[in-house]
Amino acid sequence: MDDFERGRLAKIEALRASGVDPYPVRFERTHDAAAIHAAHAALAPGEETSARVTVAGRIMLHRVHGGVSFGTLRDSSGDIQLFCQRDRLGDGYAAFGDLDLGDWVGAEGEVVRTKKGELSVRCDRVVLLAKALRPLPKEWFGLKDVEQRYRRREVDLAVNPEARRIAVLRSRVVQGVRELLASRGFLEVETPMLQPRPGGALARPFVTHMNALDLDLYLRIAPELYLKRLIVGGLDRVFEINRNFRNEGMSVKHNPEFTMLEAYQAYADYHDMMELTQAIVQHAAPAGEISYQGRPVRLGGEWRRVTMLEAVRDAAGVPDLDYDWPVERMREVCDRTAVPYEPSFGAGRLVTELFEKHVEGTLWDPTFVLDYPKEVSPLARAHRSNPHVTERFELICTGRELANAFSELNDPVDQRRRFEDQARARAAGDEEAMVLDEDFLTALEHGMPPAGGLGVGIDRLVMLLADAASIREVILFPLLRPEGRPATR
RNA sequence: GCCCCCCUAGCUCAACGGGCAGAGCACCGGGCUUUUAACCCGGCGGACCGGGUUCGAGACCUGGGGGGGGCACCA
Repeated sequence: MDDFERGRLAKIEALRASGVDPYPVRFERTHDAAAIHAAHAALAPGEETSARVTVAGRIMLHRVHGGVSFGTLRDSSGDIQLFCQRDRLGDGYAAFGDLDLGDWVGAEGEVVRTKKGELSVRCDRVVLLAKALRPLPKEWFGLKDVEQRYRRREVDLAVNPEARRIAVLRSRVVQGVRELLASRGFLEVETPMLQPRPGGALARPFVTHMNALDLDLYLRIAPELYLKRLIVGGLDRVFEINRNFRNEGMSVKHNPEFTMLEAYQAYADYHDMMELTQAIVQHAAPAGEISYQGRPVRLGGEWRRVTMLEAVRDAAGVPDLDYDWPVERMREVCDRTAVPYEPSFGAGRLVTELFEKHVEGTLWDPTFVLDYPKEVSPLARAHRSNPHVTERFELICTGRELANAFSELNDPVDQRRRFEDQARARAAGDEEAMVLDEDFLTALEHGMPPAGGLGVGIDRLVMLLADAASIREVILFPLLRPEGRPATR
């Protein structure tokens, strides 16, 4: 404990000695700051009212003079000034002067506008609601240290308007997504986070252990397989917005736990999913044209559609490139354009690599990239007219994947074959290859109606809409290494 | 996992080619009856942690910790 906290603790003892509870149990308030501003916007400087209000919030600024003092009180709706006079407050006046930045207080009085034009509550009662033991950075300077902003998000939220803006925006975006899906008859469901087999995506899982069953479990990498079992069960429009966990690298666009929307619609295909994706994003977005990192992004209207093959042909300058090319020829294109690959990659995987290296980062306005190769899409239905690819698209925007969707594979025999291909890849050393899920196959064997499925990275969607450069800005508590770990590992 | 960069007071920032580490705000004491980052006077308070080089290290070397960015992997 430092001198600062010792001083605050002494203050608290003094308060208690004088009969003041520094942490009282409840407080009744009648107005928030925004309501007072809305009701008295027209009040002229120097004008008083008889409107009595009770407000509560945190002291953000404190201006203590000899016989009259001011405080800026903040609640979740905004700021309102407290105006205190010695004559009016009596003993309470000294107590007001003794408040510190960060203290929570309640205040009662009449609404007035001061001579200098600030709408205020002229207090005849000020109650300490919770005493702060640590100093709050003065908002003028803010909290800029990025590490502290993430570790101490409560302080970031208290003093940085931008942190509050993003937190509020995120909530509204998620709410918008829910609204759109609910309006179309989708049922929100929850499926297991602890899974005996990690499925539904190509990724490394976190492993944990359950003592009671002496069982290794995996934190889910995707809810996909469970959601499709609900489609099998006849819940024909379902969605889940929840956390996925992937034991992989962190970056400006990757956090080990992240929030995903997955939605499944019976009788639909990936064209329907494109329409749904566009509707969701356009409904959640605050405007048709937004700015991301200084560049405009056109979110309104119909989004561009291009097949992966076309995109790669253009970017690599190989107009006749096709999936039936011999692998050797495909590798030459990779070599020539400096795209690395593994010997195990087939033509489909090589085209995907070319796409990711040459095209993905260049797509700024939202673009649907269609028809992903079978080799990289083990859960997607084969294309109705092209045997090399699946009916799958990704939505790319600002050079990043925002969504991934397909006409779902509902043929249990084909699905089993795809899992077996994955098993071979895993045996060959691909740790991210999918594990065969017998429960899922059994479900498909009961019959799954044709369906479209969609996944949207909610964090990335919020990044885009909030103009945030890093995923950590849109996750309230992003993963950080713990501080002060011992030197031994 | 690899590469580059960063870490000075509670917060925001200085200074110095190695020579007693500064400011504003916060906090404490005093003054002030309409302030807006209130102001005035006085005070308290610090080099991420460890080792080395040096007469002397916050600065140079080295090990560790944490963070940022990039690459790899992925969404």
